Amino acid sequence: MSKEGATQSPHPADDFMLEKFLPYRLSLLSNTISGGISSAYRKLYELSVTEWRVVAILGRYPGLTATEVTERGAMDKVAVSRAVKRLEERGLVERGEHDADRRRLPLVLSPGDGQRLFRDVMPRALAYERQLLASLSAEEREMFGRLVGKLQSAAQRLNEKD
Amino acid sequence: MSKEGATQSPHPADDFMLEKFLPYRLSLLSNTISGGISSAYRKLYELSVTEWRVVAILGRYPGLTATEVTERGAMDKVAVSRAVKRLEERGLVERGEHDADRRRLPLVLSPGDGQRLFRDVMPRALAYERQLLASLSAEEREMFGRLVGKLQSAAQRLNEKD
DNA sequence: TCATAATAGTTTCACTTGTAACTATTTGCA
DNA sequence: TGCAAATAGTTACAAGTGAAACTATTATGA
Repeated sequence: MSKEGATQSPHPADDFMLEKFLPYRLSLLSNTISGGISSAYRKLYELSVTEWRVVAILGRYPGLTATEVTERGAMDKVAVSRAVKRLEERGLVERGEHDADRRRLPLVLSPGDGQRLFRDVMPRALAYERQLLASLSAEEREMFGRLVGKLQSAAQRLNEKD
Repeated sequence: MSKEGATQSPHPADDFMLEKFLPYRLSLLSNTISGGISSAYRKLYELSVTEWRVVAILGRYPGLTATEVTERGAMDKVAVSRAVKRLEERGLVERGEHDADRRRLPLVLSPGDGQRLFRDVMPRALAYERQLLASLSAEEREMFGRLVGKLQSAAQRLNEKD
């Protein structure tokens, strides 16, 4: 593992170490977690991550249009459109009609399968989150949530002026 | 934005809110950050995320084989293979020969363009990270890194026994 | 020593994804 | 009113991705 000795300095080429690079670590963490959760509902229901998110959002906010789902989930417009299409084909989501604007299609989970799916999968996801957070103390959890929020704002600010 | 009033309870249907769901928040944060960084090097060098990671790893650990790069970056074997191929075609990475095992191809950044790319892009990525972390205090930074580590271990443990 | 298993890396194929272009409808304003 | 611009959502195309099959090479052990 130590191919070159301490050729240069006490902390060898320490200016960049991928393992300590925060963006990399966050990506790794996020992928690990998403993988863990999706393996649960993917096996059971054959849902993609986007589909699952749409279900989660519609379960919480019935009647949103596709665009509103997009906004709420910070997802891609096309991705949502496709997810909704597949969910509708499988009878999990239904499209209604908007009174004033015929372009907008309010979406709801279907009373039968859609809502059942929501009520079944959601607890699993929450259980995973709970188990995950069990590795932290209450103060750590609180702190972590706060810091994630701070970083999210900071990242958005950084990306804007670019 | 407030479509339905407080129809149900003081904390309306509070059992699941995507906005507070940690896996979702982390995914959002990671995507925002990755997007910010990649927009920097993508414009300049036309590098994909995987290619950039390979460059970062090889810059830090010259002479790794593709498999070792895969392990170090928690990346897909195929993705690395393709990234290396494109990087080699563009003269950014070179493949050497392994003394004992002709299956293994040690990889290095090319002395000219490859290392120049590394020296040019890396500071930008680090600068982004620095700006991002500037939104936290020193203690918060330390704490955040620690918590990310804890969660990463916890998530791996959770995913294993499954 | 020879056959089988294991490993490094590549290629193929089917599927997913994002960008851009498109249709349908509504809004803004001259 | 009526026409250009904006918006909701879909479609098309190109590029990216992973799983599995494949080649080449090395390790194992009867």
